[in-house]
Amino acid sequence: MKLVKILLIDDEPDILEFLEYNLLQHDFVVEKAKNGLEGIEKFKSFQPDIILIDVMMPKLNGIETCEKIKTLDNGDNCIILFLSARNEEFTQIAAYDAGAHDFINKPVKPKILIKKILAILKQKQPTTITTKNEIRVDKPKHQVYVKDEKIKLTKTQFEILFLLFTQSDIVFSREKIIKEIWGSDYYITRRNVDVQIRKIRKEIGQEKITTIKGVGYKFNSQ
Amino acid sequence: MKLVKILLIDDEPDILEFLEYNLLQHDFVVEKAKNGLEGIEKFKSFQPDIILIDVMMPKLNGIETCEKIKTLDNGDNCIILFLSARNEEFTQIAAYDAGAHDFINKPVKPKILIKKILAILKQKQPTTITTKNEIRVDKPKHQVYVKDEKIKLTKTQFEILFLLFTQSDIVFSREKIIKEIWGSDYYITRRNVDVQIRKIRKEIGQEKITTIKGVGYKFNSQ
DNA sequence: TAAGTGTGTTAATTTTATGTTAATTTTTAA
DNA sequence: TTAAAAATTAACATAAAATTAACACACTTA
Repeated sequence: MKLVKILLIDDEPDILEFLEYNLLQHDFVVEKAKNGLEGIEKFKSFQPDIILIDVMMPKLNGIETCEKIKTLDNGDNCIILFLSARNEEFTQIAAYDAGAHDFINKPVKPKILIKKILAILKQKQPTTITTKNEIRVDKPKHQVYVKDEKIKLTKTQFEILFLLFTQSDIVFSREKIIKEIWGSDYYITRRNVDVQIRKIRKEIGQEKITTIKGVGYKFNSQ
Repeated sequence: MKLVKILLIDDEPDILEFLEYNLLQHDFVVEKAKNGLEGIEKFKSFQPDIILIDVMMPKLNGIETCEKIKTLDNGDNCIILFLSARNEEFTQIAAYDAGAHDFINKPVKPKILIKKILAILKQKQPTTITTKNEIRVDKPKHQVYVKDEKIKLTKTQFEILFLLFTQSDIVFSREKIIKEIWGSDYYITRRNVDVQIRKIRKEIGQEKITTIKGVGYKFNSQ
């Protein structure tokens, strides 16, 4: 399972420590930054999946930082959660405009925070059963059906199919697939993906996955 | 643009009306249900993208309803937002466990509600789609539509069309196109561009791209 | 009218990406 | 520890796309 990376941006060291402590309990990979500028730098190198950022900070505030990050490479794939002490409507609207995903009220309750993060991750990758184009995928059981017929896929094959399946019709480059399945720091040949796709196709049927030459693969929703 | 369907479940008719009114202002398709059981039935027939559900309801409460819906076909593709008057930690954790996406505090502030929904939809579908002159280009799907009809383009053709399309009515010289698509250090014949344009035209229609003799090509926004 | 230029179009050629199979390495399970 | 399964790489074949070449045509200009 790919690890989830979380970047914390807050000017109060105590809060950073507190958040880090709670997140580490749940196997998240955590990086900290003590202001917006540092946060942006850390974002570039760390490439987090989620950012927890304080609204109120000296110099670059949370919303400005959020806006900046959204313009960066992969900035749009990253989920940004704001930590705010106040519930001002004004602030919230500005934050949503800047691309915020959600708000977390201070003082942060660890249980709620974790639940919220898990809910978001779950949302990103739907868990239970879905059917598209005669293919049914059951994530918890790790099982794939073609027209109610059980088929066998290995772990990697299942994960690749699941990735393409949950975002059907969207073209995934080999690099993207490798990054999502194996993680960004793992090095394998692009061609490995081809072989896995070939095996998936053999099981679910040739035409379910289309090749866009020079671009990548996509699962056809119909 | 596909319409977004929202199902409202609340036992107070006033709140249903109020929510519906605000959602209709933003082109959402709305259905209402006045209790959990009715909500589950409506879910099956209506297949909403989003559900707004009150936590406190007689008979089947919000969390129970949520749990039930999550087990149904496509239940997991549906985003469930809870409306709650209180901020009890207990309730929130149970709700997240049941598959809730987020909470909205009562009394509901319309602006925040809309922003929240839009933020969620943006998150769900990061697809950037644009339509001009009967042509629709969907970059993540690497797909071009002519009057809702899918057409096939190769990588290079797609990239050239995308370049002209995103800056329509602006004339691109062959040199400029080569520089943008192949890069400045790659050498190919100018005439290659002509052949690619010819193939694009064949697919999307002759008149969508105009030749300015001696200058270059442009995509017509109308 | 004839030469010159720029583009449309088709066909021929070259290049490239992918399909596919087999061989090798790694992981898993017994 | 060993056997089986899976993952990964390597190698070769092939279809598709990119590229070039060639010719046709329209339009200018002298």
